[in-house]
Amino acid sequence: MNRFLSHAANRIDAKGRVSVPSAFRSVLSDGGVRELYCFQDFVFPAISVGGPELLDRFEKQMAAEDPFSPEANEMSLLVHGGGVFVKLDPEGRLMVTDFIRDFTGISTDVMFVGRGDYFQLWEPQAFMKAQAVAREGRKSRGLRPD
Amino acid sequence: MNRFLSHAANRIDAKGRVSVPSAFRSVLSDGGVRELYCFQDFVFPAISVGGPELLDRFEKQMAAEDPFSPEANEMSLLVHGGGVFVKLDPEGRLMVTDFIRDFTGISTDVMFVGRGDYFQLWEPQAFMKAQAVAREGRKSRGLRPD
DNA sequence: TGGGACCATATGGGCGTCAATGGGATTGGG
DNA sequence: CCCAATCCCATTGACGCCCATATGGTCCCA
Repeated sequence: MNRFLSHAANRIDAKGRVSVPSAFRSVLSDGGVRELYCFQDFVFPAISVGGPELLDRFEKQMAAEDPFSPEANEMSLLVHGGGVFVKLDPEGRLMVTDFIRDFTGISTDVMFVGRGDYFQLWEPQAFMKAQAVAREGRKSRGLRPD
Repeated sequence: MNRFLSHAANRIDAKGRVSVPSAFRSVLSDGGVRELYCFQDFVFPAISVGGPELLDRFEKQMAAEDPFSPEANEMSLLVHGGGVFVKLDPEGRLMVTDFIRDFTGISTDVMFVGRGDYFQLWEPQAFMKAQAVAREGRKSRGLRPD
């Protein structure tokens, strides 16, 4: 398992720290990643987190659009200018800063959500709701495992 | 027999574990599967369970779309973030987590339902009812067993 | 054909390990 | 000099692994 999959909720302690789930930590260490890059998601109230190579992914996405379009301009502002670096402590915890809290609504618990080659931080209730909405949309469009 | 067929109900023990029916376990071991991928069904209040190849199937659907489209983003949220991995213990039991209980309504017993190349976890009463409804629907449309 | 031994599955519980969490100590920067 | 971020260590509680028991069905043999 070398990708970020599934989801898990952990509690923030009195110092504002939260444990990254063990499964996600092993993906990171397999990739030799110790410093994480975070920025705001474009559509959801969530913070996206990954190694520095995560920048490449979104630069590709920007390259796919007209580089001078307002959308690409906005993305660059968010990705290049809006990101922050986060370090893990020896136990694999990260600090939940106001940057994270304000954008996501997180207060006491954090939902870690795998997205394949990166993961996200959500307010748990917000994640559940967004997922339910997405599932409803899929139901009407007929997504099946077969 | 290399597919998941028929149905069977088992009880959850005091630790929240339930035995996967022997017939399903042999299908799994024939495929060399020990870690299972689970996700919420898009139509019924049931959890679908299968090997990791179920995930591959979803990802093929995603690959067919524009990887940066809102639809692909939504689908990644469901497939990457919404799925859960569960392990079987040496006796072939799995933990019935809140993820499973909340979505299905399962409390004390689990109905295992074969669906061909995967199987599902249902609250027993809900399964009986859904089956009856499906049967009625076909009858009223004048369909014959085929 | 009936009884009994045998076998496989389902179920119950003890125990060790590891991840998640909490709190004290230390260090470095403002 | 103080505050806060970081490190280190202790606790606990969940989960995985092991072995024991129950239960029901099948097969064999009298």
